Amino acid sequence: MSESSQLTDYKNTLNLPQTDFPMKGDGPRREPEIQKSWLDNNIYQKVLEERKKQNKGKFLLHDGPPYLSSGNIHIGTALNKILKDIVVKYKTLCGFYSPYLPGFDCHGLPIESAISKEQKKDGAKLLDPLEIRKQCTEFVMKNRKLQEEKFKRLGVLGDWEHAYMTIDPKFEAAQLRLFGEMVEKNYIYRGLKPVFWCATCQTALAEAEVEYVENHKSPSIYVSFQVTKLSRAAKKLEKFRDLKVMIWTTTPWTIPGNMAVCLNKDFEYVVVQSQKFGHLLLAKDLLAEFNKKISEECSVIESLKGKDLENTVCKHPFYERESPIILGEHVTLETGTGCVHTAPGHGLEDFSVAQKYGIKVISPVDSKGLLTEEAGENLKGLYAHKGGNQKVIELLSQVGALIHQEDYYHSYPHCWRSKTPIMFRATEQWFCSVEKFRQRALEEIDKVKWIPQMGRNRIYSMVEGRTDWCISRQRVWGVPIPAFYCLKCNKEHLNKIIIENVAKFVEQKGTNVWWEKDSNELLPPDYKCSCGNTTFKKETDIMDVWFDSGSTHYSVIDQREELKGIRDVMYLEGSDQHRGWFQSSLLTSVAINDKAPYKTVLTHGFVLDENGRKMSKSTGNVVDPEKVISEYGADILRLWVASTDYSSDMRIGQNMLKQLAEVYRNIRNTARFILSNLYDFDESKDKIQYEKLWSVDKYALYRLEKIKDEITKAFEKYEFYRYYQILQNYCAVDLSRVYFDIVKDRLYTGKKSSRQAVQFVLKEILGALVPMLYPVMPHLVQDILNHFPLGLNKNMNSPIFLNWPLINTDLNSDYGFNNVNWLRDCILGKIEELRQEGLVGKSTETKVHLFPKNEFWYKLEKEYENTERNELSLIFIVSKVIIHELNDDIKNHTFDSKKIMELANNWVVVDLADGTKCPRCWKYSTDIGQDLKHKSVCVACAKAVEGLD
RNA sequence: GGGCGAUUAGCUCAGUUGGUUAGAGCACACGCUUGAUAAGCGUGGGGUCCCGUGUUCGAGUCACGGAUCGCCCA
Repeated sequence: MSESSQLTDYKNTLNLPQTDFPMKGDGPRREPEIQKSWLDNNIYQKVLEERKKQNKGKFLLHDGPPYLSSGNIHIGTALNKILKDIVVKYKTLCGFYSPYLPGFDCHGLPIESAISKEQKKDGAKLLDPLEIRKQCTEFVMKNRKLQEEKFKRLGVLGDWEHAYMTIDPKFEAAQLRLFGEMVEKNYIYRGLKPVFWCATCQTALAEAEVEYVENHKSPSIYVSFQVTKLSRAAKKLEKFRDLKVMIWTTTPWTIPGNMAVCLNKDFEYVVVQSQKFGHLLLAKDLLAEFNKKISEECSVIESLKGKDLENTVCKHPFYERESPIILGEHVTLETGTGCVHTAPGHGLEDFSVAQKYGIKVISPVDSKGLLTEEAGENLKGLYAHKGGNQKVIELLSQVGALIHQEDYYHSYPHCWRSKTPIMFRATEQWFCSVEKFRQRALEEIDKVKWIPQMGRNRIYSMVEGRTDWCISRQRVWGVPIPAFYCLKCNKEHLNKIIIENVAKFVEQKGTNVWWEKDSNELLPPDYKCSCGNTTFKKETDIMDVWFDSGSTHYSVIDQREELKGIRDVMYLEGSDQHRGWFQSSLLTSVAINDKAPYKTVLTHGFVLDENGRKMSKSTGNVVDPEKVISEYGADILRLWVASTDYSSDMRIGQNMLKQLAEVYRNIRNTARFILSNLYDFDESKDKIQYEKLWSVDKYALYRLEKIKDEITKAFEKYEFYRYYQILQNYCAVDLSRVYFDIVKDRLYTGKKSSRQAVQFVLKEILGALVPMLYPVMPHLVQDILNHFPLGLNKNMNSPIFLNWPLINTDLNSDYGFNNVNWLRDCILGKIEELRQEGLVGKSTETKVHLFPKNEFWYKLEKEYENTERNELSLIFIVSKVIIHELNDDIKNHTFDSKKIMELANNWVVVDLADGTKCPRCWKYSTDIGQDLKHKSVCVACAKAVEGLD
């Protein structure tokens, strides 16, 4: 036999890794196949059925419906869905019956606007409501399909087939019934109130539909109001016959709506003498600024508190109308004069303060933003923000009330749709009186678990300070407010019986019936007004979309058999939903059930670009989830979700993705190493007794328990970034760097029992790793399961059978390995020094002398380096370890000083190994040739080849 | 303008009730290995802990002020 063929022969006696499991995930190509197999095998349903049988508890992650204004999803939506899926998968593995029913939000202004825009392009006439609704429906159905496909591509499992849509007739009927409950409890009323109004869209806007534009230019005016009657406390001002109160405003067009002037009771107000304008009254602290404006140094003559001026009366500058001085907390000293022009029809604070004083609300502006007849002949028909402003300024100037005018740049509310400046306008609207159950809502907030905790304060202060909820929208794409008005006496009719009658129709045919049928068909038979009249007209307003989604606890959870009655309900959305869905859901739920709809609310921050900037099309820094998936695969995107702390804002970019791909590969290769070394392992036959494991094996199992425990804790707290850190560290350090490296020799060259001990540990590790990887990287896990060695548990070839690993608390000792491992690191360092000097390449070219100086180290080392196993040399990956007796002093030996170091209570010498390199195990030994049958290999290899144990 | 939050290495994150020279993984550089091989191992460089002031024997940590970024609101 020639030498080279001998070498080849011995290589054949090694147990080298074997697997088909590819090194690369190739997610973009292979994930869709895996997803198809999940669908084909009906995994979602099967797992649920399994969990139902097991009856270990229920957990519901209730999906907040994404809006269907587009068929594309952005990175924030992807993040949200993935987080939800991670939670659901984790809970499922833990044994919970945890259904996930996705939803879609279908109504609302943006969709209707998109349709209207199309119409405008075509130059067609305005469509009738049913035609608009038909087109909206088509638009929504198309987008739902598109979004659904994209969500599925993220690896999100759920009951997509039965996903809820807010345009489902059953949903709409339930929503109406919920509304009916609120009507029944007297929480719904119709009233005149200023609301955000967009003159372009001709509709009231929700607060969420308003955006503030910086540097908006407005005309800023200082206007004087002649005092006509002084309050008693202000009698000392009687001598100033020409006394005028200075107000300041940036919305001249609201002057016709002026009904009062508001002061702060605590501020100090002064009467000053102006050369040009006579005696003026304003807040003392704003005088300096005012002086600058009118280029004069006005002298202070008199001073008094705001509260002394209450009930003083002024005259409206150009109407024969009184404008009393009132007091309000909202008056500040930031800018202006400290005397606030109050038009209750044009501002919420003005409205509420006016209410207290019983001041009438007028609103001389129509739905198109034009001033009405009520504003007078001069102003009638002018567009408030343009001609209205100009004309008002002109009128003020004519009567001598305009003291100063300039351009003013500030942030001003705009309609999020039309981008035009909005106005406050008092109109007849349907409201939900939050006041009536605010206290209960606040109490419920404190019963909910908010993650992160800060969310509690956020929603609490919002609910605490929120005004009544305006439910009316003057649009057609939505659920109608099922009210009727008597055609004779104009009395409004809205009650539970009417609503139930409408709901029955809606349940069958959807809310289109509201527009299809006339009022007599929709009302209960023979319905009569108290005036005796039997003819009615229908309400034309529809409901705020927040009412749609805010009703899902009732219109979805309570209606679906599979969700009904689950108590452990979690809502999980972006932090903007504190004001949106979390709040609208809370309000409707407290209103009808007197309790919060959720037990836990988890919120996440927003996704920014790599530099922490907001993503926007114009900046060109948008990260498209579809592109990420087509380049890296969904598992990488999911790993990104898990890797970053969602409690504040999260960043994403190419650099991060590249690094995540590296980490993914490392995790994947860890699994691959295990799989490849288990190809011949048969769980049913190769039973291993714990006692047969080596110390390093026991240590590995001990570490595994630690990791399981830490990862479980991280999941329980929903701290997925912790999980990511722990997992990454575990794969890179505990496994790849330490255990795998140490154990390779035993796996490849060792005798059977030694190899099997390692295989047993590897199997345990893989068994725990697979479920722990699953919530975040389900495709990787499926890939692993598909390549499971035949000898492993056959039941584990599908995620259905995965269970979250249990923690074995018996394994709680590190067997002194931490000490040994520390020694290992130091020795590896010393070997590196020798390597730098060119003395060695592989560490097996060395041997190690240990001179323990105390009993502890002596015992520990002896225990590891027991004669049978020579475990220490394998741990250090050197050819030999010689442990000297306790009383053996290093001075009795002659070693090159460069090779000596003192570690803890040991002298350690790293020297070149003796003997020659065994061609089979690559370790250096002096016994090569001693085995008569296998003369070219070391004795240990010879035995291994012969299968001796 | 107001409220809430964030800011530690190129990236993602640790950093206990204040206590030596601020850590980990990844990335990077160099080396080793070629029996996890489009992998693996080792070594190394890398920090004004956002800035300022204060409290303290001592501050990444506590207090106050500010900057930048984000969300919500006006």
